[in-house]
Amino acid sequence: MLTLHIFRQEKERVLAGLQKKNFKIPEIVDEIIATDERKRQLQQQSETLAATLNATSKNIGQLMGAGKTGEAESLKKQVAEQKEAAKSLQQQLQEAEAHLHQLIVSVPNLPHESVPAGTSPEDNEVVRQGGNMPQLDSTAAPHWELAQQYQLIDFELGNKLTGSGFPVYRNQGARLQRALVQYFLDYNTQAGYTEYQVPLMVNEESAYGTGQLPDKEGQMYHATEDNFYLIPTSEVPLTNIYRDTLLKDSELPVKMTAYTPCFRREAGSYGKDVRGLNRLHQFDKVELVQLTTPETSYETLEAMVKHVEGLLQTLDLPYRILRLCGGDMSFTSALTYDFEVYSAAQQRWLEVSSVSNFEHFQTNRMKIRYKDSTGKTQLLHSLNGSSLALPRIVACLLENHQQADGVHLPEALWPYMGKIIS
RNA sequence: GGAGAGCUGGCAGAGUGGUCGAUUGCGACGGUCUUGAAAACCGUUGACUGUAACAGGUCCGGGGGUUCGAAUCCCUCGCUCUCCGCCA
Repeated sequence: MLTLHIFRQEKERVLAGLQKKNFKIPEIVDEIIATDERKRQLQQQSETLAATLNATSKNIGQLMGAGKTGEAESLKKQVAEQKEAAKSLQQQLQEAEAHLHQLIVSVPNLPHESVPAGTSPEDNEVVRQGGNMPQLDSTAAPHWELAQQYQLIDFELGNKLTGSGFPVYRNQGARLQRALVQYFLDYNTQAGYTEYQVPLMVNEESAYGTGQLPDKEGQMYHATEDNFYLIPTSEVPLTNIYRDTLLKDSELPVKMTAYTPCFRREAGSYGKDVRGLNRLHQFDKVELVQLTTPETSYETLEAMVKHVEGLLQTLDLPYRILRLCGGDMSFTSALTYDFEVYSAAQQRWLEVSSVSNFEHFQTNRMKIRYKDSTGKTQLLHSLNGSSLALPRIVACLLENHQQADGVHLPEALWPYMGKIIS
């Protein structure tokens, strides 16, 4: 959620940004400014009246204390009339506030100046490419066949236990999951991230804080009895750790990492997108979250990109980094880099990480603030990124590193897993 | 799941209808004293909103109610603690 300040002070920038993001209803900006104007007027009237009432009530108290009951009684009658007006004003004010809030949460974040214009994934900008493309012969198998051949993953069994998109990993398959999680967490904590274990269900307030509610309600599993949501990413609990907190300069930057399963309903997906490990309802992910000062957030974003890139390099996978165009970016992001790895056997790029700067879009809603060196309270910037989502990494490891005698794992995984799956 | 007790400023802890946004202690910050430190003494010390700056408004777990007036009374939800039950 953007700050009102921006609408009032930088209307032109807001309009330009919304256009780049292909936001359909720019009139909303004028409506926000007008509603805010009205809200302020009501607030002023309401508070002036409240001040009078407060003073009168205090007066009554004093008169009662002094034993002047008659005078107190006549004041009471006077106040009773004003109360009606106060109530009505307050109600109007509340309505205006609610309306304003509803308008403002429907406006997406503004894109950073470096975000390319565009409407679809084709308009994303390839920043750079790395790793070596594997030379596979025509008999190369997709990961779902390899998973069956080496008995790593049982999709059918998952269907029996739960439904599609909930695979069962076993033997070397289960071991590989554990190895990857451990390796990723070690890599992150060595870079100064603090490791967390967080709840896999969150309440409404947390889901709202990171922006899953109200927009993406249908994408989360909902435990209605207790009104909890299964997390679609550990970004939700991690970022909410600092909801409603005021940080000191010395506590910054906050760097957190966590492994959790992620749960997504993925309503509307079908076809080759959901084949094998490409898209699941439950999958494992190691996440990074940072909170920084506004001045350093873009440096931090670049550092996070380097960090994730380094991880991909140690896995010896061909990858590319994209800067998402305005139309392909998420509602909450100001600048997003997507990481894709190339699946040789499927001959397609698969997204394995998304690293974003949200600026103050999330922290404004969650009231995550700090005191700067001059003692002034300011909103922090929040950033996050995956490092990494497991299923597609597993898919690409299997496909790209397959050889006649088995799957040869990258050296980084040897301490956790051994050298070969056969 | 059942019964009871609680939730107040960074922390501890008073306050049970009216000059209470809140006594006091600790902590923190500044000062006096000291070569420096400690001790002692003096002072400062919540957030949000609003203003050019004052003023004003809101906040005593969340929400609602009673009242001219609520930290204080009532309802409701959440959380913590104690006991019972169940349990990895």
